[in-house]
Amino acid sequence: MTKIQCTPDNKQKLMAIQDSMDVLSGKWKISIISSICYYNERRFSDILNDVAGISNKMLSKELKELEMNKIVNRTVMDTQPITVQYELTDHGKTLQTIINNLSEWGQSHRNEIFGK
Amino acid sequence: MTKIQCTPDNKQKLMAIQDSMDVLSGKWKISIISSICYYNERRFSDILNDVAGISNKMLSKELKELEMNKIVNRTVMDTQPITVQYELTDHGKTLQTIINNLSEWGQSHRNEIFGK
DNA sequence: CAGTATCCAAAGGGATACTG
DNA sequence: CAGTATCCCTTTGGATACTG
Repeated sequence: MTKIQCTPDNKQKLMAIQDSMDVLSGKWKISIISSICYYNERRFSDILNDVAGISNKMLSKELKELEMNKIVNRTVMDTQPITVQYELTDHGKTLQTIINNLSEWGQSHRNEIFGK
Repeated sequence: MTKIQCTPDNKQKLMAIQDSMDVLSGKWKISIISSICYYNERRFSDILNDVAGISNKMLSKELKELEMNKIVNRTVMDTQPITVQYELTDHGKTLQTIINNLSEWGQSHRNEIFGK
């Protein structure tokens, strides 16, 4: 069997991994990001519908954190009543690779656990 | 600006992403996986030292979950007193790509938030 | 519409002590 | 050494109601 490649600077990498997980590991974060990504821009109430089971309180809190981390942009639209658009920042869009990898791994994991 | 690539089957992908996150998003999971990966095989008390701040209760619980998900193998060594070796399964090793991506993204994220 | 505020039950998780 | 068991405080997050 091939020995897994583990370079000596893994401990520094570990910190970076934790930084990523701090941003992404919330219960709904990835779902919210994917919802916005899917529609390119998305309103609060629409995300509320996209993400099954989330409450407005949670969505509000998670969006705030994503905004602080510069993953999403929040834009108040001048409508009556007001609506709010969310979209991914350029930085947020760099998550695409990870999202795709997580998606692929999730499928192979499902096969591994439940048999193919 | 380039329009982000979002294929119509994103909703199915979303489920797979959630499957991944269910396995990986625990507070210490990635750190534990990385610790075992770094040393190729690792004993309970060593991981306890590697992962700063974790308690034996949490480590025990997280390792059990990782074992259930076939990410790690647990081997009781015939020593006195007994020791227990943990190592990544072949399936666990397929997480390498994601771990590397998370590490890279975490660094670029740090630059994004705190300036480079 | 897009949140905020409050209440409260359930889960998370640290500290400590104990066991084979 | 490798856990388990218990105590108990803290955090999480759903339900509901309210505001600009």
